[in-house]
Amino acid sequence: MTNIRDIARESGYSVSTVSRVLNHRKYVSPAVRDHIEQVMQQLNYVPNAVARDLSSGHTKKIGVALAMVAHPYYTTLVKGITKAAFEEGYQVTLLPTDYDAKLERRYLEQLRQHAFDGLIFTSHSMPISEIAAAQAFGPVVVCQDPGSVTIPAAFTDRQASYHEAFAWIRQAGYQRVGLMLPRDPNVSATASAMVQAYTSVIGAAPAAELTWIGSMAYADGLKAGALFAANGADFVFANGDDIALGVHDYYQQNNLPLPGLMGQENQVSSALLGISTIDHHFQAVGRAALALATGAKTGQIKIASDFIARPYYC
Amino acid sequence: MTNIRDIARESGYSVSTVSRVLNHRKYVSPAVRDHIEQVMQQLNYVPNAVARDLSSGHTKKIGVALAMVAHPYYTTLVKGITKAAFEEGYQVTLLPTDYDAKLERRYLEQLRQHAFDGLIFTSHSMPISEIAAAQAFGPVVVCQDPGSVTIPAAFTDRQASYHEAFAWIRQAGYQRVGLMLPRDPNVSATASAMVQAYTSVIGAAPAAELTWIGSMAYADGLKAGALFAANGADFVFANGDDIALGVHDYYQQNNLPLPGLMGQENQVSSALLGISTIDHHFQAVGRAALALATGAKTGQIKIASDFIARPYYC
DNA sequence: CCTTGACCTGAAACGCGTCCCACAGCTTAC
DNA sequence: GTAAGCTGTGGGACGCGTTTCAGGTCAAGG
Repeated sequence: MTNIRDIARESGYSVSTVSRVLNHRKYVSPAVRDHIEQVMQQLNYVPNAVARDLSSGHTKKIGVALAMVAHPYYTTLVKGITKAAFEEGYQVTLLPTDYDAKLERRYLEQLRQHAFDGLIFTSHSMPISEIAAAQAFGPVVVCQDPGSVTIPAAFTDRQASYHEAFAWIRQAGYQRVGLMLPRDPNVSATASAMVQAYTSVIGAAPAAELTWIGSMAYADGLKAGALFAANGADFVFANGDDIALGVHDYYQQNNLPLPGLMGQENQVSSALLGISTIDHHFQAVGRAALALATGAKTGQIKIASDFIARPYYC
Repeated sequence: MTNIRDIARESGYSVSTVSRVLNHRKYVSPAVRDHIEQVMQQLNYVPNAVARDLSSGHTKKIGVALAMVAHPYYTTLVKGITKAAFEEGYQVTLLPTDYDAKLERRYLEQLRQHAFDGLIFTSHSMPISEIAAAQAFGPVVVCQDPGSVTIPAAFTDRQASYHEAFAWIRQAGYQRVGLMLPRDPNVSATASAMVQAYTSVIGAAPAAELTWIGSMAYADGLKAGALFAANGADFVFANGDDIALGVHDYYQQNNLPLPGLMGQENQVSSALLGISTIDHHFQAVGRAALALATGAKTGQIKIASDFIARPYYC
């Protein structure tokens, strides 16, 4: 491998001058520049990226910790992060966690070792306080509401849109509203926001027999459909459009009269079913997270969700 | 930032000894090891990852060039790559290309600069010959059949399963078989493999009015449904389960008698519709691609697709 | 008693750019 | 005329580990 010193020696100029040519800086006479460039070409020289990183003190890489690599929620987030990163000259390194706190800590340690310029947790199993403490190692960003903990965060503000959604459901006259939650509301901020909005708008806590916990994908909707049908739900508010589609398909496959439906995430499926949904703008969350990770922005960035009302025809 | 020399000075030992402690190597007396470890703790020392990379000559990072970050095909591939990378101690850096050859070249250049230890093209817009030439810069892997070009490649061997699929269709007695192709068969290996198998098994080239080109997602199936319905298709073989679902939904939404259906990629949707599909094992392709990129394996790795026959009830 | 070799430790080169500082030559300004 | 300032170049320290090689100690084998 030929290096910058080889070029210096071969061209008869100093390393500093070669470096100036390399970085297109002033204070190099055109003749010298040409000559050095020629030598670089001849010797087939390319600067070493790692040496540059070491010398310049940054890697222009952002680590993104992901519980699941291929889940639509994460991929949308990653898409936003990656696009923004590209525009800012950063690259994204995928760090699979599989919800394992041990791995999360390992990545934090890597941040400390300057393997990345910043670290984004799209989800986290470690206590948030511990993550906050790790800010001493470098920029750490979470993608959930950190509550009172002081840490850069980018997340969706779901309150307003959930309220709108339930107000819509109420106004439409539905009486037995089924709820599909991703995880236990004691653990998941998303789930608890849904329950809160329900309680606040409907005026009572959701009934247990109309609440399904642990829905991630289409198949869960299909399973939950049985529960809702058995308990006489006249409406189902799912935590994802594809999940709502699953519910829809359960009723349809069993030739049951369809309940009202509402999804989330504004995917194709809701548009096609013609059901209302909520766009959480995950891509925008990703972009915001990146801006926080690079230090372009600071503090907490809330992205407002949008309730998208659609007439239900099916 | 405290570095290895600080530890050496502070502990009263040499840099070499500290390095030995750091890397858990032999030939350090327990007492010295303890002492140095204590000093490291006191000074809050962590080795610099970039310096290590520079010194050791590798980054343990594999670049993955992606045309689309959030598309199911790519995310499945990335999942396989990422899992395998994790097991081998490598990390994955996402490189968005958006089908832009200029960007692809830029990533190749970064490989040359030793920014990654290897580069995987999940798709490519550059001519394959040019990519093959770039092997001089380091391990480059493609995820498509490279034909006669000599380059490490991991891809699915679709021939056998496509033949099985068409044989199944034929045996079932379908007469007017619609075909949905991702891209023009003159450009896309996938599309041309489908057409070839069709022609070979059915005994004639697919009819133009029963061929849809350019299907990527559910919505395309929905659109294509109109074409097939208008032209009296009694079967549709789509290039994706979700796409097949789109076709299904078109017919259903228009209260038309459903045609036979077959998808690809073995997603939930085909299982739920109960239609046959083909599993291309993209995750396995990803794993294989990683093994090629790290140099653990060489040559070309074909992953056989599996035809999964299911009775069609709907 | 001498050789062999495992065990400890250190000096210094190496991987490779970047950047600050110094200095020479030349021009513009007062 | 001379101080001030810009241009063009070079020297060398710096960022930070890893690794080779040399040298010394000490115990086992012959």
